[in-house]
Amino acid sequence: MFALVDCNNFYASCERVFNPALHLRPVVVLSNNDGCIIARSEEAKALGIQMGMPEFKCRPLLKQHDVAVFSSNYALYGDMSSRVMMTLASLAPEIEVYSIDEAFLDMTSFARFDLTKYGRLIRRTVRQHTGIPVCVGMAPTKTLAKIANRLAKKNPHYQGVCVLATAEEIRTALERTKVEDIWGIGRQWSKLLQANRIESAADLAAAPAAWVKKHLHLVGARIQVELQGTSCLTMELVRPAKQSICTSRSFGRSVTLHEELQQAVATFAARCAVKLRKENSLASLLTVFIATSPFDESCKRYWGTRTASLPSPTSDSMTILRAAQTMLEGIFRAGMSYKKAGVLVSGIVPKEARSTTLSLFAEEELLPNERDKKIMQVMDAINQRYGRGAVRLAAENPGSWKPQQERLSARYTTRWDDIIEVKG
DNA sequence: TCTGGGGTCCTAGGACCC
DNA sequence: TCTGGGGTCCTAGGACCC
Repeated sequence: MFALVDCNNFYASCERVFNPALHLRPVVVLSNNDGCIIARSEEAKALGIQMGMPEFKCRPLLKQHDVAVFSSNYALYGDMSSRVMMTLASLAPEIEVYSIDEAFLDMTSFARFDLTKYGRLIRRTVRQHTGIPVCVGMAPTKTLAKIANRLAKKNPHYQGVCVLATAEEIRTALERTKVEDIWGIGRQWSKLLQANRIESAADLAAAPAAWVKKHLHLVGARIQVELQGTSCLTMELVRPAKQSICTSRSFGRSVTLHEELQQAVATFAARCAVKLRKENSLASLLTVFIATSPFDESCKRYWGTRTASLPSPTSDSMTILRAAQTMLEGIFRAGMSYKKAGVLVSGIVPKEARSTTLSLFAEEELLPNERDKKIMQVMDAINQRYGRGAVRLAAENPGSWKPQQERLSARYTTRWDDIIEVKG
């Protein structure tokens, strides 16, 4: 038995925890550049505000209904997430943190208990410890637990907890679920399925396996088996190391100057290096990309990207930054109006494996640059203590390309300064 | 005027090996 | 006109997730 615990309207709920005046008031949270709506409270959903809608397109609606609008505050959401996960970890023998606002719990050993009651206990406890409302779905497979969770969210009579245990309960749940609402079935596959008269989860469960395998491949076949009640997705207790790490941003305004692009790319490259070190990993490939706006019809479109291998796997900020700067020269075109840039590191290996992947030619690797390593350690330690950006490489520059974040709330749980500011 | 960011897995096809 | 069998590795593209 699996439980899926999913926070309700997570980002909007985080804003509410520290701002009681928002109770019952519609709340939305915007994407990184204050561009799109990425989270909505129930009241905001009821107003017809769509997920992913550009903010400027629904500005009149937001104003008319006095919607509380926030820039996304990842310091706050990340910290609130770990509080929720810590609470959940105390309520089940095993937990898989699936995303910032969801976790699977292993309920196998609870089989003899009243699962609905236990689900209510989970809800109450998370609410009491963190202030975040959650819904709980339980079923014999992860895919069915997702469906159970969705039913718990949509139908108030479940009071936030839906358990699918008997064949009968599962059957009716599948009949009430449309294919596009199944975990793992996206837009393209929904279209294909509907065109073939497979409209509900029950239809998909009953479809010929060979047809599913042919059109939806292995992934689809797995979903079908899970819908039929046979578990083939297991609990993943330890998060595997990342295979790629990307840092990219849309700019707060158009960037035309080479120098500003350099600053942005340097900043993203250094961020990637920090993330790599946090993962205890080294990267062997580096990709840099710069892009114009895909929406602006009046400007010439351009998407420049380049990938190169690093001389040897590294997580050194200075090495990665220098390489990224060189690659930028190769893709920069003067006279373009850039709207976005990014740096991606891949070909990732664990730090311990480095000795086995020495390059044949780089002599200096035989005497690793201990000084640079120390510098990175000290920088990470200072930034850990005094906040990101306390010390940085000179080329990293928070220039005028910085994304807009005009409606940022306080980092209530991670920064003393922010709380004092609130008090004042 | 204003449109997010960060990931994964799978498949097919090409280049290459013996 | 005919031209094997069995592999690996890499990349691009397409699908999906939150």
